[in-house]
Amino acid sequence: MNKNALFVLENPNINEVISKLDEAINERRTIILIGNCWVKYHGRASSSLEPGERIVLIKEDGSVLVHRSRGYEPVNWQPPGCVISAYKDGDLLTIRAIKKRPRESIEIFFDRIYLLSAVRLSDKGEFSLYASEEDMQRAILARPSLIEEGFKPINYEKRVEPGFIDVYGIDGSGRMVVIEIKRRTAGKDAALQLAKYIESLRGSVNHEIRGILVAPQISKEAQNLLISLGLEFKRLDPRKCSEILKRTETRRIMDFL
Amino acid sequence: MNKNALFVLENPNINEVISKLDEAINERRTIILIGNCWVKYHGRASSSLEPGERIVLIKEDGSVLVHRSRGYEPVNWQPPGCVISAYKDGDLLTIRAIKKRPRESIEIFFDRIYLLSAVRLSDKGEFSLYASEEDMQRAILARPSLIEEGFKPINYEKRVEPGFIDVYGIDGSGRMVVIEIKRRTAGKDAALQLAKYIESLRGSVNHEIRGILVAPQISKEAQNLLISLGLEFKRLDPRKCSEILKRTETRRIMDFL
DNA sequence: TGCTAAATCTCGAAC
DNA sequence: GTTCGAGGTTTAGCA
Repeated sequence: MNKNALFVLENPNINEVISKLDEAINERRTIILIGNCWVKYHGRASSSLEPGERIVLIKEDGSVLVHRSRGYEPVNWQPPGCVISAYKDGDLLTIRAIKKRPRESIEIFFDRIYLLSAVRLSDKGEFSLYASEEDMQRAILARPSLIEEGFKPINYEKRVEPGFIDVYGIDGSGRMVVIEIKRRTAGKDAALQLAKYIESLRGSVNHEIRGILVAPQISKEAQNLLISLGLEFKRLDPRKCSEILKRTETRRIMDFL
Repeated sequence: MNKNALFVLENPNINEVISKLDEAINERRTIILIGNCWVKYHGRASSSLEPGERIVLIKEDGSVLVHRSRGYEPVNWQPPGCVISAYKDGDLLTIRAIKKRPRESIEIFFDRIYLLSAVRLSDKGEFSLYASEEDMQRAILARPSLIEEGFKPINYEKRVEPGFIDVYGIDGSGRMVVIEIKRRTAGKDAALQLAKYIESLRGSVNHEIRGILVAPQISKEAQNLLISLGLEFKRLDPRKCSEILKRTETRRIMDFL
């Protein structure tokens, strides 16, 4: 980080804040504000937040987050792509973030500011996620026996009318198999989703179709629903899939060398 | 805010950070860290984030957020209820947040710290959301003619097998009416949801049942689906509902006085 | 652009 | 505790 990349003002007066905040917004820096504020939002819904001490984050891309002292979620926010403006209104600092499409606006009013900080963050680090549903799909394609011996995948992410089939193929007896993957406990929605795909396929395919719901677990209700729909469940752990992929990739690298 | 409620350290050395961070964690303050860090996460999934400059928030309730310079969502996080610890490991600051049930952990490694701030936020302000789906439901119950003249609600949030019916009642001709509310453009899922409820009721009710999908808009596909299912659509603006509720409440207060 | 489904979804309520 | 559905969901992928 360069020198001058971080700027901090403790217990500033409002004029200092306005001047520095304006500069930071124009330079598209990431801004942190701590102070006593209240918030109004209008857009997809409307909301109002009474006064209290909070942390406000304004990011380079024009997103805004108002965080309370508890909870994962911001109490108010604005998605990326906003036009941000800050101005003085009497003794108040007002911050406005406006977005079109959908049209929505947030207004934050500060009567006391304890901290203003602006910083230019340099961040090229890559983020990788493992053991996702996509990993499960790739593991099944790489090792179809995870479903059952004799299973042969034909295609994946196939478009049918209600949506996309995760994986489909044929079993050892030549019957068509449709697979729906969930990376967590499968609920009724998952069973219904699978049923919809099969229902849609029965219109165009003349053969018998098996439907298999693949997940680490299944809820009791979903289990019953699955049985009554004539569908099957196959337990599969996402972490196991992740490991299989790692081994598969290692083997490919070793084959290559 | 009391004096001493805000603590700020600019470009601190790691020993200062450790000492103050530990204190702030023990006192359950809200903590902001800016610096160069990398992150590992294991739990419901796994992830790794390469080094870069980010903002880390640690809240009173033991939630942790790692924010990059862009985007609404934190790149890594930990939900409320974590045990937080911070310690020195060579020249690195390591922060660990561990949660049981589900078991998950996040580790953040800092090699440079530009800012450490700890604050005790006093925040009793109430948050109110308007023009929500709940508002639409309450408005329909308060003024059933929003659906059509002669409509009489009987119950709401009624449990039937597939889920909860938003509102049901009878129309001017005594026919049963089932209402599904959406606060935004209704898609195919909404139409199917309504169909499921009616299907389920046909098993136990012997009368004719009308199904009405209530929303500010409907997608073309959902419109076609609705027609083919013999169901109806009624346009209703959530903002109008919100205003009706405001007026109804005002009248109630005036009646009371 | 619009739609479809996943997400370390989060959050809250009901059973 | 589990399950289920809503959310200003957000985000990514694809027609």
